[in-house]
Parts: sequence; structure tokens; C-alpha cells
Amino acid sequence: MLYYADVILPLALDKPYTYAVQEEDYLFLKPGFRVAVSFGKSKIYTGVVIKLHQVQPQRYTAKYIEMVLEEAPSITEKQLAMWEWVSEYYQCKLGEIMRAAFPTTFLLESETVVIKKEIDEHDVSKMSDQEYLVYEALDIKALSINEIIEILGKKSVLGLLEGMFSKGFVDIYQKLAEKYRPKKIRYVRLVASHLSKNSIESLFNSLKNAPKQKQLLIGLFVKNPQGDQWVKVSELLKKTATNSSMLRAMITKEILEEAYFKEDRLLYAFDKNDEVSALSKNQKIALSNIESEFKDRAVVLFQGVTGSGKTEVYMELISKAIENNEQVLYLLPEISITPQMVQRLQKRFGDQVTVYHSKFSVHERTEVWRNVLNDSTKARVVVGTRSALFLPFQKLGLIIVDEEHELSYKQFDPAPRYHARDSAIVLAQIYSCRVLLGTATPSIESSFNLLKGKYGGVQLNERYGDVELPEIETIDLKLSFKKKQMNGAFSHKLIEAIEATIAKEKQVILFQNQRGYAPIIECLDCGHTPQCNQCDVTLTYHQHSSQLKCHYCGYSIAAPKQCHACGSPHLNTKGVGTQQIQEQVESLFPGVNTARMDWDTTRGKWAFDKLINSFVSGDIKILVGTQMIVKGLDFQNVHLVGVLNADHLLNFPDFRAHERTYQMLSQVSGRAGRKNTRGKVLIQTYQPQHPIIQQVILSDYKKMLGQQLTERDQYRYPPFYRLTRIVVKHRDIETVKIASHWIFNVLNQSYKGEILGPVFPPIARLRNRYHMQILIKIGKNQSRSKFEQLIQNTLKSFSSVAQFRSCKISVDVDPY
DNA sequence: AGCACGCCGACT
DNA sequence: GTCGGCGTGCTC
Repeated sequence: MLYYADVILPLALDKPYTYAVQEEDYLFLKPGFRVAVSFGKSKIYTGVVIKLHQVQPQRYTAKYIEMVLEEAPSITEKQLAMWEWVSEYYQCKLGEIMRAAFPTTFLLESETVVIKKEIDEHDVSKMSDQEYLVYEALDIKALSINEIIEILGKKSVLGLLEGMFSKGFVDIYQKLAEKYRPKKIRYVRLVASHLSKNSIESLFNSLKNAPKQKQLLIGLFVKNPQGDQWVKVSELLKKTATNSSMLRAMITKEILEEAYFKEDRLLYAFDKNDEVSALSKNQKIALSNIESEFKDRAVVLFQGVTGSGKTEVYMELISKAIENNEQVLYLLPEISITPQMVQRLQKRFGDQVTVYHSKFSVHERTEVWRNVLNDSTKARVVVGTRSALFLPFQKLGLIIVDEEHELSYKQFDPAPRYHARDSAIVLAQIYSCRVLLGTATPSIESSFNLLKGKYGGVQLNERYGDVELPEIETIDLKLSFKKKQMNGAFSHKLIEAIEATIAKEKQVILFQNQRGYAPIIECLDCGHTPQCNQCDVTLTYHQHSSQLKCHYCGYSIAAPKQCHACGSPHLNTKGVGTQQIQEQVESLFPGVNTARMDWDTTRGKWAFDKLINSFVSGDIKILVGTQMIVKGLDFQNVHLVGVLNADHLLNFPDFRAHERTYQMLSQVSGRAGRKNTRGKVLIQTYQPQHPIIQQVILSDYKKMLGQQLTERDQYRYPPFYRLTRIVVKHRDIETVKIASHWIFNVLNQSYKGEILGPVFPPIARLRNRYHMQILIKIGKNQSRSKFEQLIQNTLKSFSSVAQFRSCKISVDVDPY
């Protein structure tokens, strides 16, 4: 009998590949097992079995699976169902999802290793120069292909190596390495034969002349009075002021024995606090409303203004899920996961809380994966970013999507371009679990679903501790400039307000939207500004490192002293980034402690947190920052929030710009004002009468929603229409044009709906590739699966046109 | 994603 | 003439 397994490989392949398996493996394997398979000439990859069958392939002979990598499946069948949905809906390959889903330790890959064979002197003399170079280098150690490429300084070394192999100079083999290594910790304990009372006494006597060793032994008993447990070496040495050579001596004397144990990398220092702060009356009402909504609907939209204490309500729900023995997934946008936030959960739920996000090492992520898979009590509550959706939950009972409206829930590049909120809802269907979408300012989509009765809805409107909403005022920039009431980016009114706030020992937050307004260098004589040589963007100036950088491809050069075009030394920095704002603040308010918070200053693992901490502690009086500022914890002492230019937000060329402006400004405003005093928000703008600004001032979400829905309906945008964007990329601008028009025409022939484009996006060239995009609008009454089929067919015939082979295509469903 | 095969320019 | 560049196609 013949047995086969269909295997997903971590590559952008159209379909799973079929491998042969032995009978005993066939009986043992199930979908979800990781296996090692050879693919292509010599590569070995980790694959995931998705199907076992006995259908012999007709057109090829299947290779055998190399190895089964584990005793039990790494992913559940439910997880696989989720992968398939993501792949279908977001039009991406299963292999791409596999790459995104697994911690990289699960993706073992082979590496070709070359070792030297001992041969005759005579044969050595027959080698070519290059062969000899390699052979000589192999004297020292075995080499990987990449190392040989380095040594020879050229790319194609395989032919050479093949020759050397066939002539018997070297051996070539595939090294396989599972990358996960658990962290091992050294422990010691008393050898069991010393455990009786008498021998302990004689042991102490025998150490009379070794005071330090005696001290060590005492330390051991202090840690563990019975003397029979393993004690961590690092702690023991620290406590007893001894060193490892003394310990070593005792191990040789066979008084102690040592061992290494795997330690969880995920231990945090925390104080579990069993006292649960009682919910306020309104929080209690919200909680019971949520629970009753869940009786009818799987998804509930929970709207609570900033500072209303949504988190406390989440905690109650989490606690009940845990009591039910269910797992909980708590999703947050990347930048909202901070140690303070995690600590809050840990205070309540102790070590049942675990964190999963990209700043964690692959080893940490692997351990979380295993804990979730085993339904370990260490992973009852997973706090994570969007990729946590792919963890192998066993008994998922509740998903909380906090800050539901955040754009960063949508993955942009690379594929899979999935939306975590929407995918979470599908995941919940698979597990039949509940989803709570929490936010102060719901996305238009979610509000729409609420209106249509698809979601349940609960509100929590009162701010905790009776804090009033801040007073919001606008400053007309046009007028201020005309009346010469400006100082750099600051209106006199804003400056006065800052001065007054500082004088009262209160803190200030200044908000500057950075997108598209990064500082650049401009020549005062000829107007030249340095551009990226690979992308159609102006290089941004980073004063800190004195460099010009491209934010898109990472290209960087030293900041020029003279203009590259005309040689003039008169260069000026232009554009208002957070850096410039901070400098202006420093010169306007000398001696006042300021800090800047943006993508640049928060790169380290906990850099964000350090900044927040020094702001909370009051060291920093004025904090200048981008979007990030609106996250983090509650700032008790912030009295004034200044928005330097709301127009950057309003005028953003995107159908969501207005919605986003409302969300952003209301969130920033929510930072102002705490107990006892009313905070103040000053918004500088050229359009003080703009409806969105007015809606922010009145915090009239309903009006904003109504107006946006009307506009979206009228202009055929989500939530009334679904969007799909196709981007064509190629080095040659003409090819991009022809290719994208080809796709447009083919789609247009069979598709009745609206197709826009092809157009150049705002940045037409990136990493030396020209881009063109096509936007397709799909009505809600049109069949999604038919449309998906159409795209697939179109792209398939596209790829068979020889001229377009070298084009790269990306499909983005529900683009942001 | 690799890696091989195949077709064109700058070197011994 | 060849070496080595990259465009193109295939991998179970």
C-alpha cells in the first residue's frame, strides 16, 4: 500500500506538495504535524502536514518525508482551519501564513556544509587556484556555502564545489538544526546519602577548616530546610558571598551534586495581589450588559471613553473565563503592550498571564507557543499583538481586541496581509468563543456592524472618579500667521498656555503627526533636496546621527555639508518633525525638561517604557511625540495637550483620514485632565470650522459616524463596499504601465463593478521598483468567492505572459 | 525561496 | 573563444 501526506512548505507556493510516507508514519501522523522534507535539489524545510491520503500522484513520483519532527502536532486542526480562511480571504499562500504564524525556531532549514577529505599530495597539486583556496580554508573548519562565497568573493560557488566533490576532494552534506534551545539553569543539592541527621552533623564537622564551604552549606539549608531540594546556583552564591570554585570543591567531594534544568524564560517579577479593586457602579452595569449581550451575539462592541476603566471590566471577564477553564487572548496594537500594562494583568492573574509579541526573542515565543498548545496554566491569558492569533489554542473562550479601531491591526507587508480584528472574529467562530471589541472611538466598520445588529453593543461613558472631559479650543493658524502671532510652529496662545501650565507644576503633551512631515534638507541657493536613489522620496534628516535616511528602504548617507547639486554651503533644514518641535520647545522654554517620543526614540525593547516612566515620575515636563503618545498609561498630572497642526491629519489622502483625525484627536484630548481639575486641549489648525474638528470639540461621535457613513456610502467605500488593491511592481516603468493596464483590462472584461486605476501611488518608486496600483470595489451583494476566483484566474493568466514574468504582484484585501 | 538551465557581454 | 551575468522555470 502507498501512503501520502500533503505538506505545506514555508514558501509562497500555490499549493501543498505531496510526499510519500511509510505505513507506520501514516498511522501515526495527523494534520498539524511538523515534518522535515527535502524540496528541490538539496534543500530541507520544515513542512506542516495538512492531509493524509492514499491517492498516488500521476505526474511525478513523490519523495519520502525525511523525518517526523515531533511526537504530537504543533498546531491544531482548528488552527489549520484558520490558516485556510486567512489564505482564501486575504488571497495569500498557506506557506506565507506558515511563516507568519510560527516562531522561527519551528522553521528548521538545512544548511549545506562542506568538509575536507584527506587526499594525496599529488591530487592537491592538480587543484585549480580557487579549489585550493577552498581546500585550504577547510583545514581550519567545515564551511557553509555562505562562508565559501565570502572566501572566494563570488556568488556561484556550487559548480566549483560539485567539481571538488566529484573529484573526491570534499564531502558535502546537509546539516539540520532545530533552532530552539531551552535556557538551562544550574542547580545543586545535597547528595542524598548525607541527608540523615547524623551525617549532616558530621558533614558540618568535616568542614571545620573550610569556613566558606560551611557557609555555602548553611546557605543551602536556609533556602531549603529539609536539604533535599534543588537550589539555584546563582542565588546560592549571591546569598552566601561565595564563588563557584568553592562550590566546585564540594561537588568533587561529593557533598553536593549538580544538575541543569530547563527554565522558563517567561518568568517575570511580580507581586500577585489578591485584592481586587471593586468595580464602580457603571463598570458593574457595563459588565452585566456585556454578559447579557454575549447570550445573543458572539461579538460585542464595548465603547468606553478614555479613562472610563475598560480594563477593569476586561479583567472581570478574563477572570470568569479562567474559572471556566478557558484560554483568553487579549490582543493589543504593538505599541500598547508595555510592562506596566502586563503587570496590571499579572497582579490580578499571577503567572497565568503570558506575553507574545515581536520584541520578544524567538526562544521566548517558542515557549509561549508550547505553553498555549499544552493548555498550560502558564498561558491561560495571552497578551499579544496580531501574530498571537496564530497560537495553537486548545480551549479558547474569549478574545479581547483592545483599541479595536487601530490601523496597525492590519498587516501591510509582507503577506499575509490580514486584519487581526476581522481574523479574530473568524477565529472565534471556529472555536465558538466570544469576542469583545474595546475602544473609545469605534471604527466606522464596527459601528456599522453594531447598527446592523451584527454585533452587540455596550457603552461605558462616565470617566472614572468623575473626571471631567477637557476643554477643547482651536487656534486658527491662518489668522495667527497673519497677525504675526507665531513663533516657529507655536502660536502665542499655545506658548502662553504652556507657560501657565509649567508654572502650576503641571505637565504638557505636544502632539505632532509625523507622517510625511519628517525634516528634510534644502539648499537655499538652488532649492535642491537630496533624494533616495532607490525610492521616489526625499531623504529625511536625522540630526542625532547627522545622517540623511530613507524611511522606506533604509538607505542612509552622511548629512551633506554642501549642496550636491550646486555646491553651495547654504543648507537649511525644513519640515516640522518631532525633532524640530522639541528643539523649538527647548529654545522657547529654556531650563524646562523636555523629551521626545517617536519611532526613533523608542526602538529598544523597553525604551518606550523608560520614557513613559520618567514622564509619569515628573522628571519630564513637556513631552513631544507622535501617535505613540496617546498610548501608555494614564498620566495623572498632564494638564495641557497641544496639537501643533491638525491639518496634517485632516488632509491625509485617504478615505479614512477624517475618521482617523477624529479618533486621534479625541484620544490625545483624553490625555488631558485628571482628578479635581479640568484639562485643556489646544488644537492649532488652518480649518477650525472643519466638521471633524467641531465634532471633536463637542465629542460628538454619533454625528461624526453619521456623516462619515453618508460619505462612505456616497463614494462607495467601506463598510458599504469592500476594497481590494492590486499592486504591480517592476524595475522598468514601461513594463509596470503595460502590465497593470493588462490586468485592469482583463478584470474589466468580466467584472461588472468599479475598478479604479491603474495609478502611481504617492510614492511611485520603492527599492528601485516602480509601483502601480489598481483598486477594485466590491459591493456587499456581490459574491466574494466569485470575485476571489476572478482575481486568482486573472493573476494566473497574467503570470503566463512571458513579458510580465519579472513583475511582482501583491494583493491587499481590505487595504488600509 | 533556492537552484539549474540557458542565453548574451567583457575578459584571458 | 570562455567566464559569469541574470532572466525563466521548477521544485512533490
